[in-house]
Amino acid sequence: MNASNSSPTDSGSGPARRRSGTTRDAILTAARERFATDGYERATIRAIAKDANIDPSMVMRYYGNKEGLFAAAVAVDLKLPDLGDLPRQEVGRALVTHFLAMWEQNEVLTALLRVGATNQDGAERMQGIFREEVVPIVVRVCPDPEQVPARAGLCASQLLGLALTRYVLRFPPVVALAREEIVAWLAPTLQRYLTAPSP
Amino acid sequence: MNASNSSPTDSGSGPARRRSGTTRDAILTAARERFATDGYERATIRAIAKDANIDPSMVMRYYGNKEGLFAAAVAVDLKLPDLGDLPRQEVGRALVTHFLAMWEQNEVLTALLRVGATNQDGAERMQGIFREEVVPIVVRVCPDPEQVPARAGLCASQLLGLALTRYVLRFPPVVALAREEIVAWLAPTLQRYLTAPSP
DNA sequence: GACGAACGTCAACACTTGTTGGCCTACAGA
DNA sequence: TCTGTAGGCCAACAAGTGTTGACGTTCGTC
Repeated sequence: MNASNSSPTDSGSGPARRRSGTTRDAILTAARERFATDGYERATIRAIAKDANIDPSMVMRYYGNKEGLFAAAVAVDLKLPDLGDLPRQEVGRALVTHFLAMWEQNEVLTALLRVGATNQDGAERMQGIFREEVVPIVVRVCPDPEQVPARAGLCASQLLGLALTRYVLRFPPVVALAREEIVAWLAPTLQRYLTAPSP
Repeated sequence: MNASNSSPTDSGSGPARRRSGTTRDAILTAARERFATDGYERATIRAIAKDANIDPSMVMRYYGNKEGLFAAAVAVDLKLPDLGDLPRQEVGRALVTHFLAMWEQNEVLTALLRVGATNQDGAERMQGIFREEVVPIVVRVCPDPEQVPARAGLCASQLLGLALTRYVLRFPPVVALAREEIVAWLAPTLQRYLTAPSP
């Protein structure tokens, strides 16, 4: 179905089109918000459409179906910066800092985590991000390739655990922590997972 | 399976009831399984009833409504043992060990985490467990009452992050870790969150 | 044996969901 | 000017949801 193509890349160029990208972006923004707060199932297309002030059928025309909408809403790469030139002992701190900035920048990652908890596709997407963003960093710091997956997994467990308790479950003490406090506490943990000799 | 009359499980009043607890327990078991794998919304009462080989209306009769069923399915206290008599330096290790045993014992906690990610009630229940099980342990180890919530929150972030990546998102490297490896890696982290001077 | 209560089933209700097709409107190019 | 195309809305569909009530069936107790 669909394959209606329309314009593939009209998000930025729209030479003489009608005013279209506006509502497309409105839909995406509303979708991200709903997915982030409600998860996949409870974020209904009707609610998203109402938030974007358009008809539910427009969502279908633009994004095919709900899965397509979700895929478009979370299609974003977090672009971790190149940490290759940092001293090895500072990678842990840089990782936490950037991770926090990413999560507080927009709601895409919260949506992704919330959906990943109940949706297989979401979980696999999360795995993909982990593999393409976290693992490469670990590779640079850890000389033994055999230990890379485990160390990366440990880092992910602490980072995602923080995101879970702070942005999803909203444990008050974790929400109350200042960003610098989080960095101060978590940086040594990650540094150890990255570079300490395997216990 | 007659169980004769000695089943004290039927929650209270009827001393000489009919054989009822059987299906009640079957429903609860099926519900835990479904909630753990599908989350709250996608775990339908019809599917749970089919798993338990009974009619959906029985679920309603026994547990009132879906919320009641969920509450009953996750109504379990994890009974962390008394760690008060342990040396302070070993509390971290004991915490991780027991946490792992709890999660692998049954699916209640996985269900709770999965639901908590998208359901407000589930999230609050998770907070309750955290407050009643984790915080008391931290209180015994940390002398400064003002630091207790933050330290407990940090512990929860690492522990729940491990559960998330291992039992919910199922990151392959984290799933592959042996239990002793997890203990070896996480125990120092928790120990530091518990007793190290605040950074 | 008779009675009543608990166990269990069936069919249906009211509602929400994702999804679809038809219709109207506005603008660009001829 | 006319026309085609895209933007947009409306009403409706089929499927699935939680939930309810009526009806039959079994068993303990009198």
